[in-house]
Amino acid sequence: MPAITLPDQSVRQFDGAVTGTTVAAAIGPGLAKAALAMQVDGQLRDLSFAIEGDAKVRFITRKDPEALEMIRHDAAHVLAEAVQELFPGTQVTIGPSIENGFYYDFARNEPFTPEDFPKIEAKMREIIARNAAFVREEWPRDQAIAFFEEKGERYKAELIRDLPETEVISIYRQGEWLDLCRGPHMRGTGDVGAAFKLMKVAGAYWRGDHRNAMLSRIYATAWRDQKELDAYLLQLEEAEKRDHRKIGKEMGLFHLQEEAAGSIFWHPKGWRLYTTVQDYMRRRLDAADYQEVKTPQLVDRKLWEASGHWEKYREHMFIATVDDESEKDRMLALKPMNCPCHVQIFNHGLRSYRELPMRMAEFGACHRFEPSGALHGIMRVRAFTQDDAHIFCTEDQVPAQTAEFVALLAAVYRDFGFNEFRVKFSDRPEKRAGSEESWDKAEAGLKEACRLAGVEYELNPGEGAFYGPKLEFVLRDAIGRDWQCGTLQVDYVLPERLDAVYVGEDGNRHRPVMLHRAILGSFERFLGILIEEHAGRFPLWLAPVQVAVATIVDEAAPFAKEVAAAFRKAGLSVELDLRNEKINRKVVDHIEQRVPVLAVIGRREAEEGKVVLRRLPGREQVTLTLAEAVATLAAEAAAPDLKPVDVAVA
RNA sequence: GCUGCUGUAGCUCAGUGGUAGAGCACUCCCUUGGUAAGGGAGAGGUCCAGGGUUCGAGUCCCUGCAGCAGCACCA
Repeated sequence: MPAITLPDQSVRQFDGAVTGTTVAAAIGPGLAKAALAMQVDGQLRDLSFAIEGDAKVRFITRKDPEALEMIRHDAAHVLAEAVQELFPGTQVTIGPSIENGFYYDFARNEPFTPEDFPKIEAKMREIIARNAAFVREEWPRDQAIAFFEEKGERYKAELIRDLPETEVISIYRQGEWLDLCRGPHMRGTGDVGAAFKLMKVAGAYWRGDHRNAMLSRIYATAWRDQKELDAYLLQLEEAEKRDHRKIGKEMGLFHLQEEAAGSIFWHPKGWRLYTTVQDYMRRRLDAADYQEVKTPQLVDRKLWEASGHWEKYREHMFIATVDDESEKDRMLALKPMNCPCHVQIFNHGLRSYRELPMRMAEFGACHRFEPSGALHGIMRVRAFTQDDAHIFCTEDQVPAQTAEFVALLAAVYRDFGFNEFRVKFSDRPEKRAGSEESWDKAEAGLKEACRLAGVEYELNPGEGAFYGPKLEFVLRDAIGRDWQCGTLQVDYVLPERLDAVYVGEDGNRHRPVMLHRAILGSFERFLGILIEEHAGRFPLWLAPVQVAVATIVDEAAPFAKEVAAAFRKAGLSVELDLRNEKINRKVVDHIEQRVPVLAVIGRREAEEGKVVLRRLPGREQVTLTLAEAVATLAAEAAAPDLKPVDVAVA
């Protein structure tokens, strides 16, 4: 006699076991029609699931968040059926729903191409129109394995074999077709609807392991209705316009070319942006009691052997030799990290506990040989500069130093317009240096530090640095990709390997702990994200060209030059536009170039010594004297850390 | 690195095995104008590189390099 409690706390009694379909029908015809699935005591179930005893039941309709995931999962099954119908001999593997859609990995000798999409989509619509019911069956394990093997579905058989013995093997049928699946599913293929679209093909390793075969993956998106789909596609288009590679080209910020794959040619405007950010960071670090240093680019192999990089990291290092007989045995490496060099400075002379925590900062240019497929614009490159620093401190100082660092990072991110970021906690990786005890200590210390700093993080198991666990501060780009920017790593290993010591209060020698930390991560990556975040329309203090001074007539040129010079003297970045073009044209061009302020000088302004300021891409304008214009813009262009603090006026 | 796609003027891109194209940008000329593209002329090419097929290759084939998407990698 199950008593079913509904979300509104009403209770319904039934005789014997009932399915969701029955319960929904008992509640009303509207719900019977709308219900796609249900949640029984918090577990998502098919409507056909038999409820044996008392339970809390909530029905899932198309409006519920769970529905979107089910639409996508069901669409994946439909895709798989369509592909197997069209391309016999293709093996199915897995097809989960993901953010914004789903994918399905197929094993097929010939990979799919986008030209196959219309055909596959048409077949999918056919299957959806058939509206075959999803029917769940439970099979004995051996029978399931034998069935799929007999069908030549090696991958499915392998999946079942690897399921734990206790796991129920469930099969979902949709008409003639069936698939191994945990479920649950909606009522039938018709519930998928029409708002889906195949997006791209890609290779993907079986089980995500590069030693395995490469499968052919089809990515697709699916939504509740056409309106949602259209909105998503529009959003993708908009995101593409923010791509830093595109904007970098349009604004003339930088370029890349194959003779220096993975290294950036910064053009004047891009470099202006870079140095603005660097100057800001330098002031921030100075204020936070860091000391800036500069260490060598090329360092002898001996140091990398001592630090452990030669053993753990060599494949990613650029090695340099000299074509000279007397130097033939010398092997140098371009530094992939700054830490060993910073320890050399720490070790130069005997340190006292009084000097700790010592914060050693460097805008360190590093080179890493990244796999060719990993390179991405300026976000993943082979030559980059970190806003790196190492905090040498005692074990006791770790929590406070961590808290201080997180506060500094958050303040910096805020100044750049990032109010939200994610934090990941990465613990010991397989390939690591140092004892288990030191890892235990480092991980516990970092967790404690997070608790103290009030940092909420997600666990990221096995992804730590080889010398210590790390916090990763993650920002998202325009296309929705996540990038690690800031980081904080606790390291007991390197001080040990490179024999860093300080003299403690007790007069004995002690081992310092090193905190590796970066706020931006690399300038290159951070600038890429910054470009995408602002779509190239930077706040005034960051804009590479802050003001364009444009003339209406040639006669205005002498005064326009004066105006430009006055702006420049006030520290603004100015472009003087004296071209033989109409003002209309100049307005358009500077909007395209994403210049934030246009100063227009016509005959009238030249005579009166005034300036018309227009905020691009807006249309409003104000007329100011030159002195007012300079004062206004100079104040507004001050970096956030240099702006006078607002004082409440009585 | 792996799978697939792409590589033509500074940029965005057409181009059917038979004389290398357009728009924008650039240079010059006309025009001196009042806030979202004024008009005309000109110049500009290692069709990514190397090999092959062919009477003939930007076009077809192979190899390499680079870029793009995804996967793997990411101290």
